[in-house]
Amino acid sequence: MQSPMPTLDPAASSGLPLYKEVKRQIVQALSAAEWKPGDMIPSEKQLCARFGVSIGTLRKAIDDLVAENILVRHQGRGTFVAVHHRGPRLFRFFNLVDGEGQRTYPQLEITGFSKGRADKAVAARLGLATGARIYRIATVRSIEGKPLLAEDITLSQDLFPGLTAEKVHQRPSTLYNLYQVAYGINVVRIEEGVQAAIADDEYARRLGMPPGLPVLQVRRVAFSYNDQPVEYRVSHIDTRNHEYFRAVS
Amino acid sequence: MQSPMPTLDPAASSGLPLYKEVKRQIVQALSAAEWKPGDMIPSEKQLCARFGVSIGTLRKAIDDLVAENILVRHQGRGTFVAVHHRGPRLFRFFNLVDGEGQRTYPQLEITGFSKGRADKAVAARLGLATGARIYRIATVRSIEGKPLLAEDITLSQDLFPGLTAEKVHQRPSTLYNLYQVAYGINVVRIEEGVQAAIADDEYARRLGMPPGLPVLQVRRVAFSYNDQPVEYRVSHIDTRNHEYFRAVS
DNA sequence: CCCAATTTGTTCGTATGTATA
DNA sequence: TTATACATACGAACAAATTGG
Repeated sequence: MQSPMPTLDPAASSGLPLYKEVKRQIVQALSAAEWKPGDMIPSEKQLCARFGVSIGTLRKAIDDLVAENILVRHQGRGTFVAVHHRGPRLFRFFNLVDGEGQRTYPQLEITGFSKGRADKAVAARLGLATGARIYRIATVRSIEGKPLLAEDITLSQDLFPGLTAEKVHQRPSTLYNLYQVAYGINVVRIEEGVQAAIADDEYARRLGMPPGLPVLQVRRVAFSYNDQPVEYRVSHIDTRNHEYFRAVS
Repeated sequence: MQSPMPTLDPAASSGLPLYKEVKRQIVQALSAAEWKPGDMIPSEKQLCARFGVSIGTLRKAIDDLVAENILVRHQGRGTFVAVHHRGPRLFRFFNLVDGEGQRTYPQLEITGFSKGRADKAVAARLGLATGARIYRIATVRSIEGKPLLAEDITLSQDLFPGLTAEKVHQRPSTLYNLYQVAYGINVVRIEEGVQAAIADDEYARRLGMPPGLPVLQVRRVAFSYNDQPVEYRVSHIDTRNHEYFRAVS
């Protein structure tokens, strides 16, 4: 159970400041699933011993990871790997707000699953070679039975080997949760571009709205640790009764 | 030039941790325009003396304010008040689809200025009473001569006394810069809701596009220090050649 | 061009307080 | 109550970047 790694060598290691090297090694441990989302990581004292650094240096590394929403600290309890997409956090990346500013939580329905190959645009977004094997998943999210959002998701078959329509349908929780528990892939960050579009016949059908109405078109890339892209998702959103929200500082 | 204030009293002041009390006082000094955006604030040593705290406590306070994008530190130079929304920063989240092109800032044209009273919705967004006196400013932003974005801005007359069409037209820099230099109001944070809409005749005209095409409709509230709302802005954006961008972690 | 002063960045720790189990 | 864990506050010593003489 104990790591044989004794201490870090500040000079030889990488030229990075010690605390950044500690950060790097913690993120590496997270990538290797040594600790999973929700787990408590070792105490500061133990980590100091493991990395051979002072408490101040370790705390600086942890501070950064907390600021990046990768770890969470609780006084008196310990430090934990951040859990994304649970409960109200489910829509941390998808803040739909109704007219009264209340946050709402759509239901997810899987409407399609197939295998294929990445075209040039998708490959670029996911960091794959053109023609790489991919999955395509189509979904519809609804609120109170009313379709609101149609998604077309692309995943690399290499990153998610053996994924099937059954697994997607029978997932116990969210898709991101499936990525985590079945493949150890944690989504910690996204980037999106937003445009306005007209609902064509297909999206109008999927969204249960008349064709020709305006919809939001969101292209999203989801990233895991170390900025690795893991999912590409194009969403079409009916914003007649909800709006997309964000805060920026 | 010297502040007569000697030290903080950790017990008597507020029950807050010392470093948060230091933060509060720094933000207060910023609100009072003791230091303006772009200014260098006193060195750590001087601030330690001013607040009567240790270097570690002061640095923790500064760390927080840097993380909140309120201050910026430069090794060897000093610590500075962050400058928001200057040049391309205003469009930090507005990417050109065809690549960089960051060199062509959107040009701002003022197309309307009037006085009026806040309706219920606007009053709520700006924290005003319904019927409070307000200004309305209409603008169009263009890139390379092509209109891209039409804005309708609402400001409180109380917050911006004596604002005139002349001052708005003859501003030396951006609108946010005008808020800062003429009224000491610094925009440090925004919240936005995004919806899709159809360009009606008015917006089609202002955007130089055929009516009936989809546009993004963005409702933005801009905040100063201490979460005070200072501006409400509704934008209509032609996204045929550009997309709205954001990153979330 | 180099040097010295200034300023922040990094690393090291100690002592004490607060929250939790 | 006790032990553990993180939070706060203190400060020393040296490194790195910048500026001005």
